[in-house]
Amino acid sequence: MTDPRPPATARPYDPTMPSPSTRTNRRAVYDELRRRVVGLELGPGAPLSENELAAELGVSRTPVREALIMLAQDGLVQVFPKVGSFVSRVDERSVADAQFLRESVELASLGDVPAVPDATVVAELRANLARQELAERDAEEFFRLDEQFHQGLLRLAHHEGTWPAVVAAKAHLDRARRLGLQEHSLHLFTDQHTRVLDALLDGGAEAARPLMRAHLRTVFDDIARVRERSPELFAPTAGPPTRRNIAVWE
Amino acid sequence: MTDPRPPATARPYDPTMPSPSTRTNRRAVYDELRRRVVGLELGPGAPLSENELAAELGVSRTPVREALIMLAQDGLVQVFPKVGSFVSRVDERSVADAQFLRESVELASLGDVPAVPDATVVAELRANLARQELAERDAEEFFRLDEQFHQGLLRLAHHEGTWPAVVAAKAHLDRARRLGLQEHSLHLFTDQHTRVLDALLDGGAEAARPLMRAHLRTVFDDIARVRERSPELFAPTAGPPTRRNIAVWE
DNA sequence: CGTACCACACTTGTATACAAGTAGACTGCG
DNA sequence: CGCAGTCTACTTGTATACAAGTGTGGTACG
Repeated sequence: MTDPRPPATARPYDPTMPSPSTRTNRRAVYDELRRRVVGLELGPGAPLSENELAAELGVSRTPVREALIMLAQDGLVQVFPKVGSFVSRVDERSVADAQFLRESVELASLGDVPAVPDATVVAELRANLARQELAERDAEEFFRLDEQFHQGLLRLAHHEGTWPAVVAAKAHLDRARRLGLQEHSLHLFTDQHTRVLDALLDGGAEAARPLMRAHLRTVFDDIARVRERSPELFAPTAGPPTRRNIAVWE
Repeated sequence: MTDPRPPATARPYDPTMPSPSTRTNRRAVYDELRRRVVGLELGPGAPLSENELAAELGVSRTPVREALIMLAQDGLVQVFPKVGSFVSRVDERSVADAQFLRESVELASLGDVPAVPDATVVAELRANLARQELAERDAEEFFRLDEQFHQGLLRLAHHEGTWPAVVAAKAHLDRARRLGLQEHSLHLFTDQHTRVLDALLDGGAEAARPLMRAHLRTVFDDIARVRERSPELFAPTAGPPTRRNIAVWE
């Protein structure tokens, strides 16, 4: 039959983790491309040729192709069969949806922070805030710290497991946010972060929630401003972009 | 705007649909396998051989493999390199996280339902409830209607765009829920749905929120009960299952 | 000069061959 | 009988060849 009985041999399962630790080329390509897309090194609408990427990264089409499929599932890449693959444009709907989802989860999470939070995590958050003040010149570093900070807040509520889902959903938000980071002095965000944490530890979720909401809305409003300035990044078009010029002869 | 596609399978998410619906083998395999996994036709821990699936579905390994990669990104499949691919087990953490995310989004969404909701959507919800009462014997049909109902509530708040994210995140929850659907008479759920909608339209979000929370918690508690009864489905996470017996000679 | 058409280069989709690794099954030895 | 070592069938990862389709640019024609 199609469902044979497992062997009678009792198996004391080996704690050596096979899957998460093995680094395949597919994974490496996925990480690299995702880094480029989220970091805007590859802007919205940029063409992604499987052959070009394979040649550049020194692998065959297979891992590149599979990485693109993964990115497409994340919503970061659009694949048009027989036409081409392109970095997704940031459309207003996706950004608003991501914003709503993030706001819902993070605000609800505040309500589940215990009265006496984990001192270790609180210390990490404090240290993070200190580094945020030092990183006001380095947007990349600040962006990383910002992610860690919000993830730490989820951890305080023991809801860190939802972080990956939030990250995946807010992929479009991240890109737009990165565009908007230059709008404000980064100090404003550090300030907002500090106030949220202080309010949370002092007055609980009720005190922190409006501050957090205002903080998240600041980010969202930034995106609207960016959209007015650079509308080409926010896809109004349904179809794929026009094909780039063919390769030159040498 | 009615959906012309047959409602046979509620497609979770399709970021690549702006152009004419190109139906690739990869997509067909993905839909079929997802249907089997979510419908528990392929139970948690079941082995998935790329070669076997390719032979059964009449395609080569490539589309099967790519579909498995997509399912792995959804968290429905685990791929252990050089060992095998298996249907993910339902672990307690994932279920709790999915529950929290779903609860956060759906409860927050209630607050954004306008004072005068879209009459068309309300009518659809009413019709859906009527069909729920008729489908008390058919768990499959009821499950489909249940999804449509919750999606409709999100649509009332103009947050339907978050539904795909919720669906993806609660994949584990769905499977566990399907196991637990036999716990209660389905009439209980229909009743809860009706009360939520009535309260929402009558007393607004404040009235509906506690009812919705109670409803979602009912589902969650069911899962805990199923876990006690069938712990083998809620796996010990780490290692891959033992390899099944090799193919028999004929 | 405008337009219709056609060929070509490039794209992704699919099939297939080979590579690397795992773990159960088997055999030989003590 | 027990155990260790090897064998072997199976797994997924990667590379590559071919198939099918699309849009652009050049070309011939009206």
